[in-house]
Amino acid sequence: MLLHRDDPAKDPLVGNVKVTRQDWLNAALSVLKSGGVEAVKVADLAAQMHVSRSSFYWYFKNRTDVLEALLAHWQATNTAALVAQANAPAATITEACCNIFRCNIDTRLYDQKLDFAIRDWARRSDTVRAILSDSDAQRVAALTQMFVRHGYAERNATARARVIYYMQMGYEDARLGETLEERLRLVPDYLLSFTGQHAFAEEIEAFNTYARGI
Amino acid sequence: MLLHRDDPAKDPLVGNVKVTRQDWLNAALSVLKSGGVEAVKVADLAAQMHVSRSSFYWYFKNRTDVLEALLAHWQATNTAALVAQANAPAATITEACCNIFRCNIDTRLYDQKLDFAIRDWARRSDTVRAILSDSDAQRVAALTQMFVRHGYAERNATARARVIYYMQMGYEDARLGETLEERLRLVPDYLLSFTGQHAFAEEIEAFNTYARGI
DNA sequence: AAACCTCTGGACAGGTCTGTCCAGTGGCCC
DNA sequence: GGGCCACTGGACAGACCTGTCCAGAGGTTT
Repeated sequence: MLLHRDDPAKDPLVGNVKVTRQDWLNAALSVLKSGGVEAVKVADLAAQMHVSRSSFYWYFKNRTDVLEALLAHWQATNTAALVAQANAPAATITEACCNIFRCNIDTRLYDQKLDFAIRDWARRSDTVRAILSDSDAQRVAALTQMFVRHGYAERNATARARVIYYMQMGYEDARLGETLEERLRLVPDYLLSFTGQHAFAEEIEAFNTYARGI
Repeated sequence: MLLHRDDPAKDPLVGNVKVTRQDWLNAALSVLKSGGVEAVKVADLAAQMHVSRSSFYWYFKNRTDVLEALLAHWQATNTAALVAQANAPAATITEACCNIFRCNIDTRLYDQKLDFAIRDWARRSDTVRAILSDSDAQRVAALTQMFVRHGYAERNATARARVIYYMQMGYEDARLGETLEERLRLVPDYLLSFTGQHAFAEEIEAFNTYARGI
């Protein structure tokens, strides 16, 4: 966690200022991702940044306030990213699925850890659950359309969209701790299951190259 | 939550006894399933049973003690149940998968809610995570063998075992709120994706009958 | 009926976290 | 250079939870 005051690229802070609102947001986001909502504690964030809790209450109304900001941040980024990958041009359905897989291995494209933190939060909050269900529906709809574009019947496309989406979800949740190569080895088999088609060797190769290049 | 003292089928309690150790376990289990580990609070359980917290500390060393008992209960039941379904006799791979599906719709067979609660707990405890990973591995191994028995190559069987296992996991986690009929409608498509084979109409019919009979 | 044994109630101390209050602190502006 | 303004430190009250202590409340045993 690089604070504003420690970042030479940023404007120096003036007056008695030690941390910015953005510093609090970054710290809270980081804790949310690593330890879940319950772990986002004003006292802990303050200690981590070596600043008193008063500073927090200057920038935010209360703890709920910062959590809402994090939720808004998630809403504005992750679903859009996944939908973009689903809509990316692809010659075959297997290539299209590889575009989706990119989200699962490339943190620049899609913040998987944040997604899990939100999902975790949704288990204890009905309002968050409602927002998440909404996002899930949008994502599955985009995936369904992806299969439809490649000639799958509507009902079958729905089933396949769910299989690919929910499988990746459960898979990440299990934290298998595989190496990248172990994971890549099974990609052709996953593709066969998800699409019912064998992928072209070039598609697999292209995906492997992309994956190894991160 | 039926307490021992309120259950006419059970022996009446003697002396100054109001609740049993089992009552505390049941109450804790129920809260664990509905609200997660963090929600298992001695004070709340006591209030719910209209008894003081001292009773709890008579039966248990401390809060950790009861949580360990719940974890042991889960270990002794759920994995065995899923493995049994994976090993159940089946003429075809699609029928075998239907046997697995039974776990997801029949609470008598397999306590899905408890499984999720444990999974949730594992996100905040490394020791629980280790135990869960171990169980997951056993389950996926049983599913892999199920595919191998029906003629799938080892590597492909592994991929398919993971797809069916993790997909069901993510699916339940999303809490779609579908009706049983909506869910059953997609079963043939899920089976096709999971196995690469079309299921026989009789198999689907048999599964539907079972599902509607719960 | 007295001693005993199992379990319970209520009081207490201690830890953790939240949110509020207010006196400062240090740069900026008139 | 005096007032202003944005932000911070430290103290405080209060909510909530855990675990301990001990006097008792009922039955059971002798």
